[in-house]
Amino acid sequence: MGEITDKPKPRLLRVTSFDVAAEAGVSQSTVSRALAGDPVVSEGTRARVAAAALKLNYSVDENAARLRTGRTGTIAVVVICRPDEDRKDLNPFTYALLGTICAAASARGFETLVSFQDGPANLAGRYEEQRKADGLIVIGTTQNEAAWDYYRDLGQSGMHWVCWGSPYDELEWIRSDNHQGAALATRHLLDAGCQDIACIASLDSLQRQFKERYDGYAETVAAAGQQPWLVEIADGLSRDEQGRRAITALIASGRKFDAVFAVCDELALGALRALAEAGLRVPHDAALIGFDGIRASAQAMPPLSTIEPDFCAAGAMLVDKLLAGIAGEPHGTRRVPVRLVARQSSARG
Amino acid sequence: MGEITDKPKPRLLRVTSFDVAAEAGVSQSTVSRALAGDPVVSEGTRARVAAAALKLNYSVDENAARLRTGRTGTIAVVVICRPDEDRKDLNPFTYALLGTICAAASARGFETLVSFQDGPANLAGRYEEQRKADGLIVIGTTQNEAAWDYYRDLGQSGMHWVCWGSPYDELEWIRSDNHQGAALATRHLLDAGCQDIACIASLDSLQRQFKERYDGYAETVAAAGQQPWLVEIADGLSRDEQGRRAITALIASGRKFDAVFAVCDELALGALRALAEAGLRVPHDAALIGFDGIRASAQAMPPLSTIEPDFCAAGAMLVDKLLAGIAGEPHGTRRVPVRLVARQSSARG
DNA sequence: GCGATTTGGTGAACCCATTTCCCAAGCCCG
DNA sequence: CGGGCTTGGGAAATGGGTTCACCAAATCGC
Repeated sequence: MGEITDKPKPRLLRVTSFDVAAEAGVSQSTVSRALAGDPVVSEGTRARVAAAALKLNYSVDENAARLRTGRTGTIAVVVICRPDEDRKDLNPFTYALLGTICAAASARGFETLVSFQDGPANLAGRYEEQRKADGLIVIGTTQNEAAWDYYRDLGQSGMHWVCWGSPYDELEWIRSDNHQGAALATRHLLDAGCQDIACIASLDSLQRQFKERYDGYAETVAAAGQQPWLVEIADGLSRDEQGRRAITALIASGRKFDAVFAVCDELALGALRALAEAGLRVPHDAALIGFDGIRASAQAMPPLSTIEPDFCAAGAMLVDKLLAGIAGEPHGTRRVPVRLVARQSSARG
Repeated sequence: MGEITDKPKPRLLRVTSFDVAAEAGVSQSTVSRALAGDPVVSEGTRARVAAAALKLNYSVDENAARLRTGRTGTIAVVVICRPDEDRKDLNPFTYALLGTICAAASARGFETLVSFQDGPANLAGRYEEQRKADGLIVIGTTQNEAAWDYYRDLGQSGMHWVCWGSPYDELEWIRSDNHQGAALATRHLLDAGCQDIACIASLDSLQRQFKERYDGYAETVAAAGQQPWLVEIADGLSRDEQGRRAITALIASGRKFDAVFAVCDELALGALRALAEAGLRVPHDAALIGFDGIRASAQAMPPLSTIEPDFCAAGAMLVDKLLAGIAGEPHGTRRVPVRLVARQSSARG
């Protein structure tokens, strides 16, 4: 129990820029500038510093840099999901988007801080994300009007942010080229000889994306001399279940149909099962096409035709728009290009 | 041009703990301790500080705190995916796990820094994540032996990390209770009266999870007096395609079967389609069950029975194990409980 | 009642890269 | 050859919270 508790300098702590400076025979500030690529340092000095840094296995302490500069090199990605929604069970579209956002951010040298939130209210608690991240990307759907109003204020707070889809034009949003995609899908069905195309959708103004897809569909069938036929989805169910019920309602209506355009893949997957259970063969008795290009669409039986947005472009556009906003530059691109993926579910004679 | 250039403090910068201290009439260090919950500060002082902080809309600057303490309050989650793999199109199981990890971390007051990487090699570049995050959770599969060797070294570097699944026992891993789950699935099929149960799997030692599932299956059928029947999957294809080919091979073998246990859901989904295309009705001609509980399994036609790990528990266990490791405490739990989800694909008789 | 502890809190060092501000030396040119 | 510029690099301030060492007042023990 010697009182002589030798404090043997327990920390063989970090190697700092001072160590590198000593090794390279320059001042510490020169190390910083050399590593930052400041053109003021000569090539020779830069090489010496780089060699010293390598030798000492030095890397800048992110935290010190963040403190000094106020920049974090980090983007916060907030996925909005309902409180009752299992984090495991989100719409695969959301996850796919998340993946490409992270990839795009990484490609631009940014880290991504991902969090799942009930709604924007909790964002207030993380307000300090201004210091945790340089900006915010919000994805996932919020069907709550008050929530969207909150978002409107968010921009005022000086925080930079971009969202996926939005009912309000004045926000910084990106979304699929829904009109074009819906037109592609509808024309595809028309080209396959379909005469009576129903559309499973919602006209809820908060579901702007669905509305746009319905409009694209409606215009295209109208141009072909057919009547648009909307089968509106119920509220508050899973997409899958909404799709099933829509088909049930469709069949119950007694009106004859030979094709269905569902405005998202998960609706379509539900529809697919309901059709099968009703004894209708897809595509023989009814062609079917969805929208979103989720992975499961390819694995359905029969494989589901769909309109697939360019996910990589979507992630890149969100990140670029955010970064442009932070840099104070304009960035006009808002529409993610889409393409038709024709599979068996719409392959008619 | 008076030389008395009053420095009007042009920056209305951040409100710092000094401001709060002034407002509350205490020292700056007291503010820090009061907000940190240090028991040495009296209740009255704490209240005054809290009131002042609220009034000034103060929140601690994360970056300064990180620099000082060396702690980041952040967990890095690294998703390993093949270089050619589209970030959009990862196995849904991986995404589900990612979601619950983030949720669990958030519940424990940690942020999650998510990144997608080709393999551990790139982790070296982010070595400094020691300063960007307090620890690392690695998910996603790496079928490369060299990669796993690399992981073995990772722990030596003093970085704390935990992974999902692992071929090596000495690493800090968590995985599903594969043996138990496979036994559940197999018994379920046996209970449904199946006599000839094939198992689509891989015995590759790097795919430890699959091996464990196969073993659970094999023991259970053997105990029931039946011969295990392995249909090994090919290399280098998508799970979906592997499942399809396995069914093709199974049928080509000419041997009669009335049930199939696929060791993961995506294999099962491929199998399901191949069975349908071969004119076999599920479950009438052959029952089918998968493993993993991915969302798409519920949406298949017919809905796919599966063994579902407790995803929330999985996320929580990974986070807790990591945190325990950081704190230097032992943490023995490694197996995520699973449950049988019986759906139509195995509903016989 | 006087030293020994607690209680409540202060001061200042520390974490470490970045970024002015500033000084030399080198170069050009009249 | 001396003033004006450019180039290379050093010294020190900066950012803001955490924590160790210390101290004063208050409470306690006998």
